Amino acid sequence: MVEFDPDASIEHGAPLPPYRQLAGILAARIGRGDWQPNRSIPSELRLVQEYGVARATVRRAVAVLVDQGVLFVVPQRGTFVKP
Amino acid sequence: MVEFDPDASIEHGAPLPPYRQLAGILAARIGRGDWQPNRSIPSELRLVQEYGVARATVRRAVAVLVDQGVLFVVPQRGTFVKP
DNA sequence: AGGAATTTGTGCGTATGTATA
DNA sequence: CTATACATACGCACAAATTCC
Repeated sequence: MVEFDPDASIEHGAPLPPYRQLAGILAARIGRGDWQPNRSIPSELRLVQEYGVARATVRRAVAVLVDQGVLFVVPQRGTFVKP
Repeated sequence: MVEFDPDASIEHGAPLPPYRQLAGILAARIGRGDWQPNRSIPSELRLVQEYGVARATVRRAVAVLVDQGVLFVVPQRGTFVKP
């Protein structure tokens, strides 16, 4: 397990690819309480703007957290923090 | 011309590279009628999953068939079987 | 009622870096 | 050195459903 700084930014060229960095950062922010259970995290577009990555990268990071049971997605509504 | 089994899977390390195997398999499936003229074949991502190869490999195989006049691509819409 | 905005789903186009035969 | 393959990333466009005004 790698510790992530919830305030970190994405570093291109780092050993860990951006999508994994973002997944770690988002997980850290959830752990810190930035977004409460059953509440939505920012939209993909917002995360694209905030972290300066492509939408595909955001979606990949989200997919990782969905796979880990941290988030769940509701089409056309948003991505939420699992209770 | 080499005959291909439409139900074959990709074999790494075979004399023919994966992208050529896939091109042959897809051509065989088209010939068998899996996909009708003017209908789209599965997306690149689906083929990636189905055949266990990289997207670049799928794109190469498709490029071969486009070059042969078997398929045509409509940007942002899909890849279709030529009438 | 209705149309614009929002948000996720899905396609292809393209480029870069790494690894291997 | 070249061809092949894979992983990753960014961009752009359109669809479908929901939400907002």
